[in-house]
Amino acid sequence: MIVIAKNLRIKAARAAMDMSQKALAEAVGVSRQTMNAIEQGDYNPTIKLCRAICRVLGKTLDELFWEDDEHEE
Amino acid sequence: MIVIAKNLRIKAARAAMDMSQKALAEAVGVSRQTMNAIEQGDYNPTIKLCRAICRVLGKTLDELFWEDDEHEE
DNA sequence: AATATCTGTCAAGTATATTTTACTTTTTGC
DNA sequence: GCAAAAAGTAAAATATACTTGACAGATATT
Repeated sequence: MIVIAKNLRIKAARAAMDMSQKALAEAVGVSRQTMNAIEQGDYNPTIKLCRAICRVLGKTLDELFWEDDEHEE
Repeated sequence: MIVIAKNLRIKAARAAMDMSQKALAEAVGVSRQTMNAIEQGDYNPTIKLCRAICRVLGKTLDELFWEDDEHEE
């Protein structure tokens, strides 16, 4: 099951721009399921994908991906 | 060949702590070759690995991994 | 110059991120 | 309440991150 921690910061930033998971996924060049899995904390994206998400949402890596899921494994 | 861009910031932070690639790799729980490849820009690490590197080197994601290699592909 | 450590690189294998298809459940607007 | 869009989830296939082992060139240090 590999729980990491939900990324509510992405969800919030997405809501602030009125974007659906699908819209964000397309803007970022990834499947909708992948975006969903990332928000759900189901697996770790690559830094390249994280950067793309940050760019679209107008946030930095620290704002979206720094230490909220440190109880990994 | 997939060139992304060397990550000289990791190299510098590592030098500042007088750590070899091997030492950093071990501290971070990854192979020496993987650390080398990341510094060489040979592939994109996962965000989990990036966080581990940041923790060991006392830097944030933005400091080490934000936009230096945006000419990807 | 000799030895040791550090770095760059390659090939073959393993682990896991990501895709695609598809189905169910929630949310939202009318 | 109904319909449509949005969100959560799963299995099988593919792409790629990461490992292991091994070797060569570079950089000390003596």
